[in-house]
Amino acid sequence: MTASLPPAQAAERTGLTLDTLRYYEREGLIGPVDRTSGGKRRYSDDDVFWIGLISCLRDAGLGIADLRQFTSMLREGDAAGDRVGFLTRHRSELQRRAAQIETAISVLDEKIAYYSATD
Amino acid sequence: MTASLPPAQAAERTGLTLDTLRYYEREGLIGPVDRTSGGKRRYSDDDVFWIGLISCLRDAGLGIADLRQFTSMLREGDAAGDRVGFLTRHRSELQRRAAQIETAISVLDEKIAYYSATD
DNA sequence: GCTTGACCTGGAGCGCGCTCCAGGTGGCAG
DNA sequence: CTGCCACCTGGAGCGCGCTCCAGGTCAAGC
Repeated sequence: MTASLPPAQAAERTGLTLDTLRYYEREGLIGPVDRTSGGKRRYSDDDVFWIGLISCLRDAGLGIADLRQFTSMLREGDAAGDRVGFLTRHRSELQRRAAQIETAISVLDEKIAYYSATD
Repeated sequence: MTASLPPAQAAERTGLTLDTLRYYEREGLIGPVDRTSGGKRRYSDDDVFWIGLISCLRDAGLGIADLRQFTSMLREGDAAGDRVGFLTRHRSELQRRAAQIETAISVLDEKIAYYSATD
């Protein structure tokens, strides 16, 4: 039962809006989605899964251009450049950000401790 | 020797540009900076320290409006609203983000493992 | 006094990532 | 056939966070 969803349902499952789905497709983050004979999109399970990945990476702060590259590198199954290098670079970028957030959390913790005592 | 830095040095120490420093001041993330009789800014040690905090929270992804509120709440020494609540809310927001980044990192790790094996 | 360079202001411009809109088509229910 | 609603397209608009610019002032060095 490999489903094939109309746009509204794809939007619901992925948590993105119709506009965002179309935008991502235009920008090449999502491979061209199949169409019915009438020209309407039908999202395959694979599409939905891929959108999940993209959306997860997007939430982590990767930019559209990065994700386009991610998509094209992982989709062109072959002579793609240094995929592992590419992925590894982004991994460390994300770690850097996680560390920044940790620092910020400890700043907040300090303030919280201060005001918890005095308020 | 409490220093009082001209803009260029404040920029250098904080890692922000002159434009950004002025922008933050206009937006109220930084209290009004002292001026010389001639109208030029002089950043105090306190200013620089505060800018460090702001910049750290900014790097973690907090928005300008949040930081303005942060500034005004922590500066108005008194009848400020629920400071601890405010700080705690932002703390959990940051934790949510850190978690999203962790998720994304594990997605990347999976891909890295896959392509490390096949490339 | 003159030059020079750091600084000032207000406001325009920009890149990103959507988001919205107008005007039109597909296809099912009645 | 007629509504109607989901969907289509291309393009404009928007909020955010800067960034850049024009035109002017201050003050140190010559």
